[in-house]
Amino acid sequence: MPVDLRLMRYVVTIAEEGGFQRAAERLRMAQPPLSRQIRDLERRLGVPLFHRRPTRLTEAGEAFVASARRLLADADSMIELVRATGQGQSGTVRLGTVMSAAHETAPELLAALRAAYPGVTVQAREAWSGELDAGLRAGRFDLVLGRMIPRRPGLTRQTVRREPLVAVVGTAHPLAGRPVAALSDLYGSRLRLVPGDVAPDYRSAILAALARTGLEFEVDDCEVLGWRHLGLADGKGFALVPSSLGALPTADGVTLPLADHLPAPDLELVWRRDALPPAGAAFTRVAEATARERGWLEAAPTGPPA
Amino acid sequence: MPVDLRLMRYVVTIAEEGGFQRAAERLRMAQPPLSRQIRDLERRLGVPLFHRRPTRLTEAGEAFVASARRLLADADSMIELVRATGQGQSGTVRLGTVMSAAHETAPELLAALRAAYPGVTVQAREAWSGELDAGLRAGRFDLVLGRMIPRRPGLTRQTVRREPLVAVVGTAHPLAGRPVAALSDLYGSRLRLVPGDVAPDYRSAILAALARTGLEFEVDDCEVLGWRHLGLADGKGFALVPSSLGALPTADGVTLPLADHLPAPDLELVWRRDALPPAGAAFTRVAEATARERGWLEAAPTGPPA
DNA sequence: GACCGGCATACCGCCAGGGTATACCGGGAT
DNA sequence: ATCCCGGTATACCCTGGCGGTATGCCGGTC
Repeated sequence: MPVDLRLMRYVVTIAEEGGFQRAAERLRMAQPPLSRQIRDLERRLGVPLFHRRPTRLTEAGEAFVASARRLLADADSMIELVRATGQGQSGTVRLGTVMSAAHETAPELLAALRAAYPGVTVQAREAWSGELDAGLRAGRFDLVLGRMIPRRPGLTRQTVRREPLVAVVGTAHPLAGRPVAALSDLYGSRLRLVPGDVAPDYRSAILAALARTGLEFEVDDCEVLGWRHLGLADGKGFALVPSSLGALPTADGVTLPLADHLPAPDLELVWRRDALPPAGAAFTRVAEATARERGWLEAAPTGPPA
Repeated sequence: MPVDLRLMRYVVTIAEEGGFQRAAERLRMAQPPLSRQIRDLERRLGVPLFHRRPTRLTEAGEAFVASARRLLADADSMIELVRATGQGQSGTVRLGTVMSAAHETAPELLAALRAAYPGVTVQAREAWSGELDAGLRAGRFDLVLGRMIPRRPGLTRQTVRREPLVAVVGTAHPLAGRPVAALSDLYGSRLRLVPGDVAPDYRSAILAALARTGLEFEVDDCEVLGWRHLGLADGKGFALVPSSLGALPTADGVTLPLADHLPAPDLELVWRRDALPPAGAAFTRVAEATARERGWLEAAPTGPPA
């Protein structure tokens, strides 16, 4: 039963060379062992593969060679595929992305990955922080791009982007025309913030940063159907978002760079150290290179362009 | 490079059993060599296939197993196909058939072959004797069904059907209504016969048989666009054909069994002893069985049904 | 019939692959 | 923490299969 690939190579080579001697030369071996292998193979199959003198394939031999050629080619391409998969040049990454990165940062990373590793496919899903964390632990995500993902044992993280917060106000807001604002200018407006059950750590980080400025704001929870739906139409509230998100044009909001250099929580890639597929490792490498190229790791100035 | 089927079986089994120990049991071997084989394989590939403790496939391992399953299945079905081909249960026969057998005998043989060896395909071609002989020598036919094929060294033959000659006359012939005729009744009619350059041995065999009866007939060559086109419409000629062919209904001819038991040349299967594909051998076995079942080998009586 | 090209047979040596014994590692229970 | 235990890795040995060399055998050719 065990007809291994070596024997298939033998038969195919004999067929191609039209004789045992020339085949043996091409196979870098002597002719007698080759003859013996074929004889034993024919015995095991119960079927002659070659006519001898002159050496010609039997009909069964033709069938053998045809199948063997396919098998050998398949075996070769298989080890190529396995190698590529193992080195992250092929395969799949399931990526979870926080909303504030889904519009600018994640697409740039994916484009860079596509350029460097065309064989890798990414299944990206947008989710709020709690689901990112849970999905990571449950194995639904290989890799997560988020802010303030809880630190747990077994999780590895890599900072991808460090950026300041900017303010967003409705077009009806008194400050809507300004090129830049200080936090103190916003005093009296209500701060619209993501609810605590969605991203508790993120929320408390923002509040802590504000507390350090010495200013106190009243806070409204906003519906979190994406960062752009902040309920600012009444002109009385404002939101604080990472600058890359604030840079996106919006229908009902105006972005105000902050004179106070208030850092947003770092955008990080997080993964389970013991469950990162090779393509995921490739992703982290690409992310690191991209972050460096774009200067995402030095906090950018908040002010308006000079 | 040499990743043989044995290693593939190992990896697949470990994946299926979920561990090295159980896999080793199913493979009827000890666990340590299995571990070593996998380790060496992983080294050669440069890629780990399993996470250990607990034993789980890596992404590369998944790719390996998927490909390996296909390859193993293909290898199995391949040896089945080769065996079947070698034993004549599969494959192709190129059959050359003389016209006088193409209408009744050959179809029956093909039906029997189809029943016994459904995997065999037959490429049947109708041809006159000279082309049958030449095609056999040139390797265009594996097997030939004909009459009076020249005996040559290296050719093997097997009689398939032995039958009497019957007369065919035009509907306008004086004997057209008779249930049976003697050769002496036909005296004065012209014998229409296949030309000598088409089937010389067949022609001379007929003439010799007639000579033995003591009667002499005048002979016309007929156009040999098949046996039914004998040019009998004028009511003056007659032809002699094997009874199985005479039994076919025809528009312009009437069959007359002969009271004289005149044997037609035997219908034989002929092949080159050194170039009979396995499926051809199967054909000869089927032909022998069929001939025996139908009683084709005892010369049938010539007279009308009692 | 003598020669020659090419496959088969006989016999030998080596190493890959499998066996046994045992160490190691991680997880769970006490 | 410690011990135990299931499960894998390591170390070492041994055998059988595979390839090597020498030579026989067969068929085709002159």
